[in-house]
Amino acid sequence: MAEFMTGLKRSCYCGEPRLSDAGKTLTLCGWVQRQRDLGQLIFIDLRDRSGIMQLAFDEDTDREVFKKAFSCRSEFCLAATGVVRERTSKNAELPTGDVELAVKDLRIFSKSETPPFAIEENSNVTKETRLRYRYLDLRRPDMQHILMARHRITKCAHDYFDDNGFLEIETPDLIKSTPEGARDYLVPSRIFNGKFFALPQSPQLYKQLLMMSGFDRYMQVARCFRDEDLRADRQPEFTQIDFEMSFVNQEDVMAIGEGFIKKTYKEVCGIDIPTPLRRMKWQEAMDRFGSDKPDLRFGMELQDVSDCVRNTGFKVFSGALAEGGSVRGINLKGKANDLSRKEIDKLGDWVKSYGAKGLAWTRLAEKETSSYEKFLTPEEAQAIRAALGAEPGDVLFLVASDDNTVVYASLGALRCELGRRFNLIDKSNPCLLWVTDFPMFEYSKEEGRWMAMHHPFTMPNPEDLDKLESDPGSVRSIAYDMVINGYEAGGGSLRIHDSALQERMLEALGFKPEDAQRRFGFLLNALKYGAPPHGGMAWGLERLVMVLLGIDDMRDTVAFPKVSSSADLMSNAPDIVDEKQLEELGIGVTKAE
RNA sequence: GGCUCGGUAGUUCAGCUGGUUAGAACGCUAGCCUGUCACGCUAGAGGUCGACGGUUCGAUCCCGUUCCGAGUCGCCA
Repeated sequence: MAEFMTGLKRSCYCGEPRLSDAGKTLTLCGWVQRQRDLGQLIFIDLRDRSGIMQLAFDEDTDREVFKKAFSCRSEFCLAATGVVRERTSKNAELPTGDVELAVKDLRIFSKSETPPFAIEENSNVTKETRLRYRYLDLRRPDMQHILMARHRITKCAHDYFDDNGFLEIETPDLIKSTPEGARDYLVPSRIFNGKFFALPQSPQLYKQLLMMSGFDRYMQVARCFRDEDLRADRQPEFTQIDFEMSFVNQEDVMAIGEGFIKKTYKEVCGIDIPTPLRRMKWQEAMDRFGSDKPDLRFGMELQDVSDCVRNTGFKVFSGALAEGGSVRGINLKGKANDLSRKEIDKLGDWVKSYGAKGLAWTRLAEKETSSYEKFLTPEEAQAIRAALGAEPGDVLFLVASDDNTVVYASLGALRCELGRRFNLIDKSNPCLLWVTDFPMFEYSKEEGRWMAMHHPFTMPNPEDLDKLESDPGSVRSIAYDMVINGYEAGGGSLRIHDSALQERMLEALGFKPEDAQRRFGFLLNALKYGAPPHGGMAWGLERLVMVLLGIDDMRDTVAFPKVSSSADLMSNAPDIVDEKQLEELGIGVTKAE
């Protein structure tokens, strides 16, 4: 029979009592971490989100209460009223370890079935089982700490932006689908059968409209949705800390962004982040690290060795160069004896997933071996070694491709993989930087046209405006990403505030004027009524939690996350719905599984 | 959509070359125990080997299909 709170009032959290509280009568509420029955003496560790307090039942305990304590099992939900007393044998592991509660009265609110896994830090259990019983998983102290830290971060955001004159304004979640970029989650309309809302991928257009409405400093902790495949660092629904401001240049936005991250690191991690943050142009990041989100906590930079083999007879290299590509390499210093031929071959297969045709290598062990030097002249081979600063004991890796994006992607990924594998990453200090001067466009082979790298509302660099139509590939944008430890933690841009330029941009992206009007007409029209120069940025909240706490699985930063198929294992969503619901929506399912 | 890995007790896993009564640890149940705190001791219960089909005298094991999970490439303005 369940018992109730009637007449009871919780005195404090379980983790709070100290020796100075000895003699006080307290009522504590929580869950049974563990019951230890010693015969005529029973201990119960009572847990809540603050910690653990030991309850003691002995010869002085009322017999009925003692019997109740005897019946308690893991995860029973209890209230215990009693007197704080000093322990006869203390536990230095617990903050409350000097005291225990000599229980006078015990209420069992709810019994518990045996939980499928132990509710404790580092519980030995698979992610799948944890997610099926997420409500139990969230009782574990490490999960509780993460969600508390997540709260600290959003609290920092609200405080910081409020202090700087920003207003939080909510933008709608049911919006018009704008299928440029990620796939939208669609929501069918009941009133307009056959028509659909979309869930926002970001509040982008609405926050720009708010700028045009004169709310010159806006922020929002915004829910966003993208119907794309998941990764360990990607969820289909997520939260952005989003802001936008008017009458600003790039530096103004970055200064606000730096202020937020500085405050957050200080309050959540106690770490001082020096500002202004380091800046690096996109091209430099690609050339040196093969990534637009470089992890600067270790070296092993890329080197362009194209010039060493400019006139080579080795077709793999000459072919790549002839087509406008490059040959680049990295040097894994001093690990020649730690990497077997077999492992090198596996890395060769691995880079193929990034589009590389193969991985050329030289291992400078006692006996030097190389996959490519035999095809080069001694001068060419030596020039490559010199360019990579090769010394005995090093391993050199080269990738050649007619497509530079393949060279960057495969070597950039290889650099990070080797950095992880050989523990080259200095985890003692976070490494933050801005990556700036992104290209405005990137060419999509799949679509056969130029696509906006950031989004179609990003301000092109005024210096490159004349190349918008003639040479889109060389147009830079006023866009910037905040990169932390190799993660794209946040990003933003100045936006186009001129309707003519916006229309020109959409045309450059291949939108016919009538298509542009149909999709983005409300924005294009708003731009005609006195739009201020504006810009902003947004952080992925989950990414921030990951980098601030050093978590490698984004699901651990979310209370109720989705698995890689986008399903919720706990609630079994998505699920089929009633015929009647579909009928109202005018929807027929043609391909059910 | 592609590739790779995994699914065996409540949980985490082992299970060799196809023949075993399918095991271990923790957990669970019962009994004993007055200072434990991962309490201890004794005894016990617990399995559709993800599902379906095939090969075979015989399948947890081999093959096929499928479901679920993990990582990753594509994708993610």
